[in-house]
Amino acid sequence: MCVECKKGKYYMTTAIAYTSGKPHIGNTYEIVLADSIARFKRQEGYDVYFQTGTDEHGQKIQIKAEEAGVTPKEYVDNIAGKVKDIWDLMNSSYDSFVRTTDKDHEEQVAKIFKRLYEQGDIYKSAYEGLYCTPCESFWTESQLVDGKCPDCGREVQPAKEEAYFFKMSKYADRLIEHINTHPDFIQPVSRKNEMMNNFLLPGLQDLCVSRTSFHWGIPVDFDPKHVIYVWLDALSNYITKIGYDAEGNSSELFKKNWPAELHLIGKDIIRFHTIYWPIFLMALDLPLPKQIFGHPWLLQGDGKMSKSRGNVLYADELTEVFGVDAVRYFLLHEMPFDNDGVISWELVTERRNSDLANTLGNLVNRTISMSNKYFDGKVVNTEITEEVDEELKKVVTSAVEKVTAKMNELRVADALTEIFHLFKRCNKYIDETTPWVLGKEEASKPRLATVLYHLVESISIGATLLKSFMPETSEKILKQLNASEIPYEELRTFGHYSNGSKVTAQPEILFERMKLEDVLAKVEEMYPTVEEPTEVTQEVGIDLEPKAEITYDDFTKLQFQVGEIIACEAVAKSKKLLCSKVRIGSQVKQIVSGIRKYYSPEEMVGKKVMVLSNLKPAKLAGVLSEGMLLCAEDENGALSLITPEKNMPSGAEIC
RNA sequence: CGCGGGAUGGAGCAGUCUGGAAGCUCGUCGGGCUCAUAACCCGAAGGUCGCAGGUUCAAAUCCUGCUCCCGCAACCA
Repeated sequence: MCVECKKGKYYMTTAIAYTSGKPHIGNTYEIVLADSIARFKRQEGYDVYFQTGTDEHGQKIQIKAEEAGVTPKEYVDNIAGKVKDIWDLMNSSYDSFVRTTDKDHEEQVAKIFKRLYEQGDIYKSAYEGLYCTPCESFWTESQLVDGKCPDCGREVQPAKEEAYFFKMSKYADRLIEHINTHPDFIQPVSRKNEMMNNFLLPGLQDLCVSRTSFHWGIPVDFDPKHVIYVWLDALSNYITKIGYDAEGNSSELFKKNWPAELHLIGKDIIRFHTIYWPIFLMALDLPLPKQIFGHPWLLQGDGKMSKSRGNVLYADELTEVFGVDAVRYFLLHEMPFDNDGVISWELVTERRNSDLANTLGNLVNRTISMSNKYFDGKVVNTEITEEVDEELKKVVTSAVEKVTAKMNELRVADALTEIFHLFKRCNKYIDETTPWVLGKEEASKPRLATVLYHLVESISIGATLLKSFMPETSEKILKQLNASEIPYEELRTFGHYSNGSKVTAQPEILFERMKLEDVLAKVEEMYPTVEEPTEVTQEVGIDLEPKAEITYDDFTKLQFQVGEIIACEAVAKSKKLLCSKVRIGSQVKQIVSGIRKYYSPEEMVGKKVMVLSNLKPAKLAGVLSEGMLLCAEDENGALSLITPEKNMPSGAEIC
């Protein structure tokens, strides 16, 4: 690409993925979306710098690591590796992968914190609340239940915990002004009002930016019992990793790239990116990013077919079945602009067959086949044109404009649709010109040559446009046609294909048609969990991960009794909980259980059930629960209460 | 009254901000064609735009109320 037609720099980022678990297909969507934008901008001639990465601090990770019996660092190293593997698998062309445990990032965040503290934006105060000592938790007045700890029901005492706060309110007016004068700042626009009405206009609260209750984080260097709390740490990655220095020695990379042109994020974290992040930047006296785009979510299908196979789809499993570019295509095409999208094995199969195998793959295949059949692969423009050619050319040469317009609005799905409109037009052109008829007569062969030249040229332009979205496929098509990628600036003209070049003698099928049943069979293989028995065949049991052996003493610590449910009602604040009054001998206990999906309150009453009666009481959704109703759970999570097989008095011991 | 999103032909969606002849892709059915991956091209059927009110000459679109779904949060003792 020519150097002089560069259009300037383009710094874009994705949100950094939280390393609490392996990213599923919904998380993967963002990187693919970002990648297609980055690639397209590069193709247009922008000097793109594309950063992604992982967010690796916080209490949740500390806990997960403890559960897994590893250090937090070991835990995040593992997950960050998986994130990177999937990003690479999806062919993401990021320039930089930041981890918030990177040393340079950690050092800068500590410096930023210190600077903001020294200039008075961060102040030490106390988190005031009501403290429950056994639970080690703070509660607000409104969270209390009957004036007691909502977790354990015990007394709470007023207490303070030291914490650092950021003075959000100081910058709020400036931010409101900025948002109002920069209509593109928050995209899609519908989110703007949400932010304004819910947070900015009612008045911003100061943000707590440190914690002392856990330690897996960046310590505050002048007060090391505090760690810097999530957002100041995570958001800063956008500047730290490109070389920002809070003491004024920022790198050339930073000076060149900041402010970012685009932060691409999920719609759930818009608030942090459009309010806290800009305010942090104002405090650091840095310019604000040009645009923050909150994309919608990709949701699983209704689970009709995959309930028993686990509900979560992962990129590596999808690509194994469909191939990387087909998955990229689906994600990019199916995801609407400001609504959530749906993914399922059926939908991907359908899309892949109709668009990739039929429209695109078949087009390439039939074009190459005809070139071989009639001209031994040689593609020559004899310039014998007809009226019909004009419309084809018009569609093909105007495509780049349309695609670019859509991409400028970040309407990636629509951009792809434009490209496929081009391919569909080619298929139609074949029907209009009927090459197989032209091929019968020697006299019409020259015309046929031009028809095929037009097709090869059109497909080359289409394939070049496809490059950002399906890089491998684009390359394969061009290679089979023996065409070279056309520079972006020349995509609006026709006739780049080198006259007399030969297409490949043996076209490779780009996308084999797939039968849904074959796909589902593969899925079945991948998820060895057995389907629910289709008929009354022999029942297939469930194998559990064995737990550690316990002693008889351990067992006797558990007090199991028969309880009779004498009353039951739904817990108002919850969708899953039922609250039952259970008579156990002479006493009545209140027990909350997450079984509302499987039992109605009415049918509960009168049942004799198995109760773990010496469990420490706890609050669920604000309701006290003094024990546990025991259930069997199948592989779908369906529950069945355990009841005595013969009638037994309530309170009877189960031993 | 936790936060937010959705309801448009069989499926997935656009259109809703800025009212003015209901659109796209897939599927189905009929036809055409045979270069090609049972593909491609043409045509057709199929929707009271969740329900009920209201505003308007005109409502999928604006207003009010309701129902049902979904995600997040909380929690599934």
